[in-house]
Amino acid sequence: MRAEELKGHLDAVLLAALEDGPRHGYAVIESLRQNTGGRLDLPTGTIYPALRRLEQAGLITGSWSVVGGRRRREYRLTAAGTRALTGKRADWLDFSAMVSAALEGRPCPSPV
Amino acid sequence: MRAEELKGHLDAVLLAALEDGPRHGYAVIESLRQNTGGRLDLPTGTIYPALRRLEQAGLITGSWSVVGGRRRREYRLTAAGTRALTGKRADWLDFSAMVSAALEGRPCPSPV
DNA sequence: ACCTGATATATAGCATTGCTACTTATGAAC
DNA sequence: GTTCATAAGTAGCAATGCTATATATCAGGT
Repeated sequence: MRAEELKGHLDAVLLAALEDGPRHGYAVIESLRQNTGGRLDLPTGTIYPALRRLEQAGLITGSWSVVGGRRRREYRLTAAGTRALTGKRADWLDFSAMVSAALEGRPCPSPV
Repeated sequence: MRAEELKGHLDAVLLAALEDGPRHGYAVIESLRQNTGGRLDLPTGTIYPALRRLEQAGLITGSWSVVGGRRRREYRLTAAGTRALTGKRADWLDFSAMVSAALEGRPCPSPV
């Protein structure tokens, strides 16, 4: 995948990955890789800073734990994060319809 | 629309806007605004530098003309631009399927 | 003992990219 | 003569994801 394509949509993807339940960064990477047949294989240098950003924004909360001798930081959605995810999902539908329309040269269906 | 959402997809949208025939920057803005019911209203500070980038990349060629006393720079797709557009359309389909899958928490359909 | 690979997190610095704000200029309308 | 639509441009900014690198633990093989 081209690098810049994900820009502006990573947060939504990460929030969605945490929707089923709390996960730590490494598990998020694995989960995304699995669900996309290996096509979305995000580097750690992308994931960890992004999760920190989301935490600082109050959309997720993290807590340390140790499993099998290795420390983990497990993140879960906050109420604000759940709301943000709902909004971002709507944004995505709107946005993707718009780009699809633009690429196909037909007028864009108005939202809702 | 959130500002960062378009990142990485503007080029494809612009190339597509030039597919029907040559257009100048201002007309591209108008055209996109019309086709999206006003939702994609790109500022000139976005369009003009982007068209220059595409020209420098050899995907479009521009030529000056004067219409009604006002100078225009009219752009048309090159052969490379047409090829690039085909590729970018495929990229978009792949990418949007992936993000949609990620946001809906279901596994991603493999491409083709 | 040693090495490799998977697990797990982190950061500095970079490159790209679209936007804001501003400038310049013409023609039409009032 | 002022305002608005048309038309193009630039400087500088902010955001964001990536590369490269570092640290550390544990399992498995030799």
